[in-house]
Amino acid sequence: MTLNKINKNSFTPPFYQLAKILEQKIFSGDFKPGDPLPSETDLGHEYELSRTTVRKCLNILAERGLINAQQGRGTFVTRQSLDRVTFTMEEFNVVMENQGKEPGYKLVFARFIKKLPEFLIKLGMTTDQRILYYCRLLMADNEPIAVEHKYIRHTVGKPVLENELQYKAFAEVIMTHTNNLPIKSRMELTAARTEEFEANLLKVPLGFPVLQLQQTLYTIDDNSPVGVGLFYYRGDQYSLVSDIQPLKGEG
Amino acid sequence: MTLNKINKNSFTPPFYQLAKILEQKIFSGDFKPGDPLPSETDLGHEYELSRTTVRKCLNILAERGLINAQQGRGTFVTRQSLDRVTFTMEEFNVVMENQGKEPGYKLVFARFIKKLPEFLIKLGMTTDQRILYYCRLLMADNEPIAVEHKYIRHTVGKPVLENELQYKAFAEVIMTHTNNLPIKSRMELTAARTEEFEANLLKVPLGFPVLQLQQTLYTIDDNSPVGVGLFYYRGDQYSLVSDIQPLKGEG
DNA sequence: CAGTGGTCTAGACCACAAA
DNA sequence: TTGTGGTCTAGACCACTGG
Repeated sequence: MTLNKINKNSFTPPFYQLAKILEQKIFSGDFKPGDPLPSETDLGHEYELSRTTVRKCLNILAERGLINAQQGRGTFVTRQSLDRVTFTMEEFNVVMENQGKEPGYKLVFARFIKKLPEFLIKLGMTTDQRILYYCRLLMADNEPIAVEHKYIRHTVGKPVLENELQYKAFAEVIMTHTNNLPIKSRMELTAARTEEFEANLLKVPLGFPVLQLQQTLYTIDDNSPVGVGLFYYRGDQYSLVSDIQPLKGEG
Repeated sequence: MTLNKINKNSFTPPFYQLAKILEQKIFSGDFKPGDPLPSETDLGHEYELSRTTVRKCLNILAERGLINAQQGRGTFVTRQSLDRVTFTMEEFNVVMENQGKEPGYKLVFARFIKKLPEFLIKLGMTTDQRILYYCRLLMADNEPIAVEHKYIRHTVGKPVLENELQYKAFAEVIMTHTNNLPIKSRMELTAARTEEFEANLLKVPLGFPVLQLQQTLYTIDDNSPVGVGLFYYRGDQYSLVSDIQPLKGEG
């Protein structure tokens, strides 16, 4: 029996209204974890919507992890879990903008190196080309937030401009100096503590907790990375946040 | 002019084929950052697909951050950025399964408390009800990985079972003891270091770097959390990984 | 086999942006 | 006013699951 009906004259589109109705039925226990939802065709009949619209709505719920569709079997309510979470790390200037702070960039040094640090060799980086190594400090309202170490296989003879290294995104710098747009990326986030070098730049004691982010960039058909970044974020100044909430709007 | 055509007899569906074609044109520079894509109607004509199918394909590229659609204006290639990244934290048992390790759970203690730690008060937790506080140790192949502290507003007079606290997901435990299914969640991830208590349980030195995850769970229409979790993961054993790759398959 | 979700079509109306 | 993306429809065929 349908208690909630779709208002086709509402500003909120039908597929969204239905998503909220179904979400509500899941939260309230009308549909319990493991239960199958009515078939897409049945839902279409029940709420007087086309199957296409029903599917769009189900996609939303599936993306949010509330339901899970299985071809040939049906669509089932997912076992409740708020322990699964996704964090999004925006670019630094976006984060600063959101926090209303003034981003600052300081190039600490830039040099070519021949001998690679151990962790770069493990990542498959080779020294058949010169390696450009530079280090940057990120600040928020002049407070140091993060130290970045970046390594690039420098295959093009272009001059290295301080300004460029200071302000440009990593992928752009790589593009400039290798003529290759990196299209594969691997990021690994973990916890570490400051060595002396980072501690000084970040103005924190030795051994201070930091988020350590390692970025490895590849071009297609290439097992050797074109660029590697190693970033340290002050644990007391930088964190990742994720919110899970019911669908918004008048229901 | 169309060089790539859609093979409607292929096992890979047309919308996916088109997604790969467009992705490739973006990577190769045929479509540059800022450029508008052809309109959905035009793409449909060009590749002999319905607009619905074109849209499904564009949705994929939009989700992956390659393009961005603006109503009334067009669809534009996004400025290239591999610095934006999302990390997914799965439930502990899922992570263990993926790593082929045996998850272990040990209940360290469970007790009712009256005096709340400062950080819980800041989160809006109140003591109008009894607070159930328990601590759990997570292990992988008997190696300690994480320490969890969990606080629940215990509104129902149900008995507290050790087994339940040891194995059940946080949301389930809350469900049992408050009769409320938490549906809002806030997670915050940052870096910290071990205090004495955590160091002993994790078998690491004092001040060892750890990922600190704070989880706050709410029911609807409730500004006071029903449950708060504070988790510490060994930085040397636990990390978050994210991969960004081109679309797969023969294309 | 019947029922399910996955994909596709051709056409329609709307909201919005820009000229 | 024109062209764009956003939404919706009614119908079709397919692949998969399970009896």
